[in-house]
Amino acid sequence: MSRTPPHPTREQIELPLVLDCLSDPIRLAIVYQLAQQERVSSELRCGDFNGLAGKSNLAYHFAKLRECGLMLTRVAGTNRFMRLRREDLEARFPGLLDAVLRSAAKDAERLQLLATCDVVEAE
Amino acid sequence: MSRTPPHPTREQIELPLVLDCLSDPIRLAIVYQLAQQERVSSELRCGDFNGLAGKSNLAYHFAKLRECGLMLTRVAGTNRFMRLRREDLEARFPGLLDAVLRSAAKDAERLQLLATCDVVEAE
DNA sequence: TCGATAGTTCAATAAGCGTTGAACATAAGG
DNA sequence: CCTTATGTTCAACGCTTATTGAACTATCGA
Repeated sequence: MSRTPPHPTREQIELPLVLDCLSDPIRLAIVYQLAQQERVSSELRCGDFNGLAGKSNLAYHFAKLRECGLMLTRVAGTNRFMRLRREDLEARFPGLLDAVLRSAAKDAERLQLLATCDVVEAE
Repeated sequence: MSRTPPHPTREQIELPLVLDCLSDPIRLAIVYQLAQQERVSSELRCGDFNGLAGKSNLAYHFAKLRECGLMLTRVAGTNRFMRLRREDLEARFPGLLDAVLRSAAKDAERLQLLATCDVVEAE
């Protein structure tokens, strides 16, 4: 549990995998909250998402988001901090992430993006 | 087989469903070719996509694309013509479809978007 | 050293997805 | 009318996915 888990390189990021990752409501909520938090600290701990699902289920979704190249995981003690790979995504798919985030923001209520959110209140 | 199949209204179009639809390589290729064709006729027949998969498999993907609101099916004799719901998508999720299409265009080869395509040659 | 905390990994389950071929429905053309 | 072409529907299959709880690992603090 000590080392940084594997991430794809920028060039290895694939469009279908990214879109599939973003199509899951829980993962979309994670990405959305990471984007919200960027204005403050740019990083969030796993535990900050406990309202979205159980721990092991979250670990599953975190792995998917990491493996498809959407986010980066940094290990620090017993905590793991994660942030969006904005630059890499912008380089590979210009404008895509922002378009998805704006679309999600428009439907924030419908998508329950802020439900049981321990995070955004800190903003 | 005679009547126009059901389509969601503009407001019923949901972001996760759209992203999930676009995450499938075959459906992404269909959408991409529809977008290419827009410069010419804006519509394509089902049969124009026969290079992408078998007929019944295509019918399955067409239904998904229609039900999620990405495209519109018009019945004309034994043919069915389909086109992208550009205006509706732009109203619901501004910039999203274009961002996906530009991203797909960048990876056209990697995604085999033009392989066995009966269509784009007509352009 | 001992316990508490943070998060992952594993096995099991249930549900959904993509693919296929056969059967079917509809319309056009001779 | 009969045949052909276009496309859908159905049942079946194998595969992937999301979810859960239990077991496990690693780190921090007392």
